[in-house]
Order: sequence, then C-alpha cells, then structure tokens
Amino acid sequence: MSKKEDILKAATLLFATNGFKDTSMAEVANMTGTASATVFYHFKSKEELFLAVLNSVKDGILDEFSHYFGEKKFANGLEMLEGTVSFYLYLAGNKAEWFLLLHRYYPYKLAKDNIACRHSLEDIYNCFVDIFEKALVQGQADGSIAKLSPRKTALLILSTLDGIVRFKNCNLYDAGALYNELIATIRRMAANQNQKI
Amino acid sequence: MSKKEDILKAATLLFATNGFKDTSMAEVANMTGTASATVFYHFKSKEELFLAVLNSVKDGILDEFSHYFGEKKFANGLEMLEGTVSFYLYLAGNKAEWFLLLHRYYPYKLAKDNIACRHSLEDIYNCFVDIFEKALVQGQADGSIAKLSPRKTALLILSTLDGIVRFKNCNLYDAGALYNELIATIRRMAANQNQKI
DNA sequence: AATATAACTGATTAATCAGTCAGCCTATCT
DNA sequence: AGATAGGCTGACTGATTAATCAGTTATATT
Repeated sequence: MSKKEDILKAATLLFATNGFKDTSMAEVANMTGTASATVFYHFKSKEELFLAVLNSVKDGILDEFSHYFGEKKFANGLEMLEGTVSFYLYLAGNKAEWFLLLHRYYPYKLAKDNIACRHSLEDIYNCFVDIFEKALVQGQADGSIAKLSPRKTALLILSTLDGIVRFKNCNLYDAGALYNELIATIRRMAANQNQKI
Repeated sequence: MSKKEDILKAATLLFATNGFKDTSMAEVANMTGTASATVFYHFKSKEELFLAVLNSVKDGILDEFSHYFGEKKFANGLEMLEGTVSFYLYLAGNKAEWFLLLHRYYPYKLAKDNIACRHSLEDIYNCFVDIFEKALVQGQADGSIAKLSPRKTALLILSTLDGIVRFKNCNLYDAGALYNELIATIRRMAANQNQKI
C-alpha cells in the first residue's frame, strides 16, 4: 500500500474515534510512521485530509451496497427490505469507523460551506434512502408491502437504524439485542396485512 | 439572573452549536460580558463547566416531561404514546440546544470515565424510554396496544425519534415533513389491530 | 551516468487556548 | 470607619498544534 493510502486509513480511524479537532496531524503521521510534514505533502491541509477521508468512506459504502445487491436475489420487496436492514446493521458493526464518522457533527458543519463535503454526504444518505425506497416500491408492486408513502417510510426506517447504531456507538443501548424486535416491527409496519399467500 | 447562570446559559448554547473543543472559555466569557478568569472563578475547569451544562439540561428535560404529564390526561395507552412522541418532537424544536448537545459525541466520550456525566446521560435516556414503556404497558392493559415487548419497542421508538431529530439538526431531512407518516407508522406498528371500539 | 522529478523530513513559526495569580472593587457587618 | 469576604479582573504562562520551508533522499527518464 502506498504511503498516501496509509495516511488516509490512519486518518479515517482517528477522525472516526477521536473527532476532527481531537486528532492532530502529528498523530496521523505517527500512526503511519512518517514525519508530519509528509502528511502535508500529500494533503495540503487538515480539512482536505478530512474531505479525502469522507470521500473514501462514501466510495466504500456505495461499493459495499452495489456489491451486495449484485449478488443477492430476493423473492419479493419485503424480503429485500429485511435484507437491506440486516446488511445495514452488519456494515455498521463491520465498518464501525464509517458510521462513527457519520455520527460526528463535524462533517455536517463542514457541509454548510463546502460543496464537496455536502455532495459526499448527500451521496451516502441518498444511497441508503434510495435502496429502502426501491424495496418498498417493488414490494408494493408484488403485493408484499402495504400502501404507504415509499419515500417517507424509507426515511423513517433509516432514522430508526441511524438511531439504533448511534445508541450502540455511544454505549447507551445494544443494537444486537433489538434485532429480532426490529425485524418484527418493520414487518408489522410495512407488510401488506391482506396478502393471500 | 446571576452571573453564574448567565455563564451556564451561554456555555449551553456554545457547547451545543460549536461542540466542546470548538468552544473556548474566552468565547463563553465574551458572550456574558465578563473576563475569562471570571468563568474559571465560577467553574474550576472547562470540563466542570460542561458537566454543569449537561446537568442543567438533564434537569430541564426531566422538568419538562414531569410538567407535561402532570397536566395532560390520556384516554388510553395509545394516545399517551402518540402524545409523548409529539411532545418529544415539540421539545426537540423548542429546546434545540438540548438535543444538539445530546447529539454531540463529547458527552458520551466523557461518560466513559466520568461517573457524574454517565449518570446525567442515563437519567435523560431512562426518562425517555421509561415514558414510552409506561405508555405501552398501559395500552396493553387497556387493550389499545398490541402484544409486544414494551421495553424493546420503547427503545425502537426512541431510536426513530433520535434519528429524525439528528437528521433535522444535521440539515439532512426535515422532521416536520415526516410527522404525519411517523404517527401513522407508530399506529400500524403498535396499535392493537383486533380492538373492538 | 547525468538529470529531473517526486517523495520525504527536521526545524521552526505563529497562533490559540486552558488555566493561574495577585490584586482590585463592592457590599455587608461590627 | 474599619474589617472581612465574596465576586471579579488584567496580565501572564506553558502547552499544543496547523502549516511552512529549505533541504535531503529515492525513483524514474534520457
């Protein structure tokens, strides 16, 4: 791996676990075994380094989801919805850095006057919402999902997942313990009750 | 109002909007029209000031909820649940600083090795979860709520609200636009479908 | 081998900021 | 009036840190 990639990886971990302000460029350099001036050689400022980190997280998330949906096949919309929820929670555990970073306030503050940052965040959240919406629309077509607003319901499901993951990352409540209840709730909330199978 | 209360109020606003690291004691002092040494006279360190802020937020939240439930009367558990959800969202808009502060990472990081901080956070979140749980249990007794795990369902509802408020505070999606859908979803998810009224 | 370019570094700088301290007001009590 | 004390302040300190720069080493390229 190139030194630049090393730096990006270390910075991702540090920004995610300690936040932007509490991560010094010297720490990033130390973790990669270089001089801090080297970090500035590859990324002209701390903010630019953060943007590169956020962008790589965006690429990672988009890749993971497109890979998952390239392989998996679903019997109907409801199963696709449940599969997506499971995969989201799996990712939140497996790539905890990504979700920790997205639960920091800094990216959203930066997004207010940085277009690149705003676009990265939009891409990430649109990816999430679009997939839930797609599953709901498909489910309404095949009769597995009830008649409801797909976009708004997708947003509500994402809100729930976001909250659960945040509670886990903040050591408030355990996400795993809620998994079964969550799936059951989504079924009750979104499944077509009149369906004859 | 005493100078100490002034300082606490300014610090609440600054910690909530800019975060712990991005708020300087000089800023807090400026906002209250005092010298920064005065802030240190009243609160012996920045961390102690933050703890005082968090504690006052805790008191505020507990007060607001006990006041709301002291006045309101509900026909059944389902109505109490919906009322609580509405009041939570109302508070999140009306006392945005409180929820912004709770959506920062710093309090949870501090809670890891500060007992007072951990207790304040526990009090706040237990207040939320307990009320939702109480409404669900009451609803199961009066037949308005379906048979489901009250504690876990309460946590899921709180997760959803937490997510919605975070999305609003991060300028990602608008909470207000989801309100009707949210109430309808909670009804579909928690209401006893077999109920004869 | 000579040259050019890219990758890297040690030393330094300028700014910011939490926290300290000695002393100054102002109010209350005797 | 004098004494005591609590509230307040300006000036300072030491530590941290983003960013710079002049100069060195490694890697192609001709």
